[in-house]
Amino acid sequence: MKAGASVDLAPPRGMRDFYPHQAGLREILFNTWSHAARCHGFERYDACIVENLSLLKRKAGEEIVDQIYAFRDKSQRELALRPEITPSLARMVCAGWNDLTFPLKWFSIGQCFRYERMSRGRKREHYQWNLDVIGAPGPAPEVELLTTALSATEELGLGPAIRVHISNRELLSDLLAYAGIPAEHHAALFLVLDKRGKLSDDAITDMLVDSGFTTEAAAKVFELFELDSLDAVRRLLGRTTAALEHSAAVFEGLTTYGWENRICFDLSVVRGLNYYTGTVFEAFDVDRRFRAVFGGGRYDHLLEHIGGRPAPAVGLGFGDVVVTEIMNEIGCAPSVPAAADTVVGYMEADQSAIALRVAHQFRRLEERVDLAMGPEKARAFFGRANHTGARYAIYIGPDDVKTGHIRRKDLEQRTETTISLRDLTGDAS
RNA sequence: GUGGGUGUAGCUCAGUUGGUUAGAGCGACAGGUUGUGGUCCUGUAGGCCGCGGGUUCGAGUCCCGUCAUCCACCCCA
Repeated sequence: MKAGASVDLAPPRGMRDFYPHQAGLREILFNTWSHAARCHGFERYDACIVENLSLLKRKAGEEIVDQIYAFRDKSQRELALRPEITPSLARMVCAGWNDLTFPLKWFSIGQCFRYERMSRGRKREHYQWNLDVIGAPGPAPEVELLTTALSATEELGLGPAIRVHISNRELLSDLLAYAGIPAEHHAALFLVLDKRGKLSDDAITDMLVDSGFTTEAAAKVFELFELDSLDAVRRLLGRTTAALEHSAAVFEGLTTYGWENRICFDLSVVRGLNYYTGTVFEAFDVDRRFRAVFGGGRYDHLLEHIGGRPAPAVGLGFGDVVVTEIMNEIGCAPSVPAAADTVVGYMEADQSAIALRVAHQFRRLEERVDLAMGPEKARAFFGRANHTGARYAIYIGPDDVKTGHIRRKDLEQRTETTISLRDLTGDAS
């Protein structure tokens, strides 16, 4: 940088630029998401990125509310960059209720923002694939959502590296009730239990005791986490419950789809958002070296909370940051295609018009063609053509114009094909 | 938020107890017979040594501050 006020060339903290290669990777990821969603019968929707702050504010206790990028516009309206899209979706569904036929299966890919401390896998902005089924009770929505997301991870080459940990908040409530803990304490307990594995069990016991639980009750809570299967839960309870049957049906459906090696029962999954009601799930790399790849759950009361009619709903969010990190880490990142199939260049300015017409013809044949911006020496042209990664190169000199034939070179196989200019452009000149 | 590491060319990094004019590899660009590419050879460009202060005759090097970044905690998506 020369004279003048120096500008910080880095993007703002937590924000990302995408150079062509990175943008290309992102495009492949987005296409994979879209493809998986459409294959499973989801319709695309989109919502505004700037949202009313009041819609996003919920009860305190959720970190997400403290991390909203909020601001006032010039009329003092309180607005925010959306931290997630689910509230906007709920708003759209409530507003459009009479025009919609249920159940809805909708997806979107949108940028979301959160002001927070950064670490690996966490930026202040990311793109998130959202899948939601609204208006369907029962286990089927969970099964469809998860099979859609799993097929996307499979498509990305991540299949065996990912496992979905599935739990159910209602089932956890059943177990806490069995342990003698009154229902009014369950919501607070979820937050504490979510820390298991991050804090020592002793520390969690202290937290529970501080909250008014007896040491015996805390010990009983820990016993619950020894449960590693739905059968173990059933044996402990000595009976079945609605939540237990629901979860069993989710596992059965996913097994029918053939995902039995990609899923596991894990009571420690609770999720940070407090609008989740029943099923909750998070997908992790099997070595647990990264943050969750995707997560979600059932939120049966969100719509009525924002003033709509009650409707059962299940949602899933799948961000671009962690999945990209894992793909880069295990080396299965898809290769970004070259910008062009064919590079067209020419030796002298006299051949520029011919080169332009040749490029035009190939483009009309649906080829992606990069035309030189000026004359180049042969060496420079082929060096550049090779560098672009294009498969074919057409280099036009005065002799080609004279003979009326151009040569199309296959850069990979080092072979040449001769093409008549007349055949190509219908014009011998 | 706590602790630690790292900031030198576009990238990866050297740089001696403080001592002339700041180094390499890769990449970029230009040449190596004015019509043929990845190798090879030569050359060129590219640096406020993160920023600010201090110590010193002298600081990339030592001290303080600050910012950025990474890691581990904390927390969570």
